[in-house]
Amino acid sequence: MKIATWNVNSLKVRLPHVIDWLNTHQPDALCLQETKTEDKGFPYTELEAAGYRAVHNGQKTYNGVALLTRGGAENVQTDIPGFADEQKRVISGTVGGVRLVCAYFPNGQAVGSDKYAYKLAWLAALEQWLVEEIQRYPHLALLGDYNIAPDDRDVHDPAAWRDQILCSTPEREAFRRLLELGLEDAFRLFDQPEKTFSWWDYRAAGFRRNAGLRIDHILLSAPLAAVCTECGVDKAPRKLERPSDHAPVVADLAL
DNA sequence: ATGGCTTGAGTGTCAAGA
Repeated sequence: MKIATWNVNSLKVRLPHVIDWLNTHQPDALCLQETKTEDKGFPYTELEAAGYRAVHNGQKTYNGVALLTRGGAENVQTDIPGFADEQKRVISGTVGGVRLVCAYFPNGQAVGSDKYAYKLAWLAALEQWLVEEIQRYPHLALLGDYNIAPDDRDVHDPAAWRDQILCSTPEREAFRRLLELGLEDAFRLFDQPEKTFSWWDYRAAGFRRNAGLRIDHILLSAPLAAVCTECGVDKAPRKLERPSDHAPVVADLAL
């Protein structure tokens, strides 16, 4: 079973890249973030023509998450239950006995800002919800744009980013607490090339200089981590014309 | 040089991203 996550930064703009990527890699599930569209503008038909059923939790202009699967997802749920939020950041569903949680974590803008406070509150709500969700679904994967670089290894210039947004200690502690729920960072189950990132700034030739961060992740519950055979970042779509600023992260499970 | 690009909104220029 192949699962993947990709922040597409507008599905409308990136649809050709997404369809090409699905055709090439044939994942069992692809989680999308920043679709930036309401459900009524969502390209269900085009994706079905490519062999994928989609469920979407969308809104105008910002955010929006979707779960693409071959045969459709079961028990689909949107948002974090009990957490009042206008922003559409979470969609979950079950595929082949695996509970997939697709999440677009808040960016936080700047440490100490109102958006940062929202990010930390959102992270606390996610953690609280996942405690129960992992009990309910022992085979659980949390995929998405976490907007957290968990370690200095995940940062092109750790000194410049120290205590900055995406790298601050409270954010990294929140990531650590997700691991303490029994989840494992699929990427770190394997030897990886140095300076592997999943996002590069559009500005200042970020991709060319590999000035990036690893902020897109796949966390696996213990039974899934035990059968994970491979995980990595696919940089190829970042090299295309008019790319998303994020690259897909892919994991293979022997299921 | 707290900029640089890209997107959506909407038609001038700004918010937001990370």
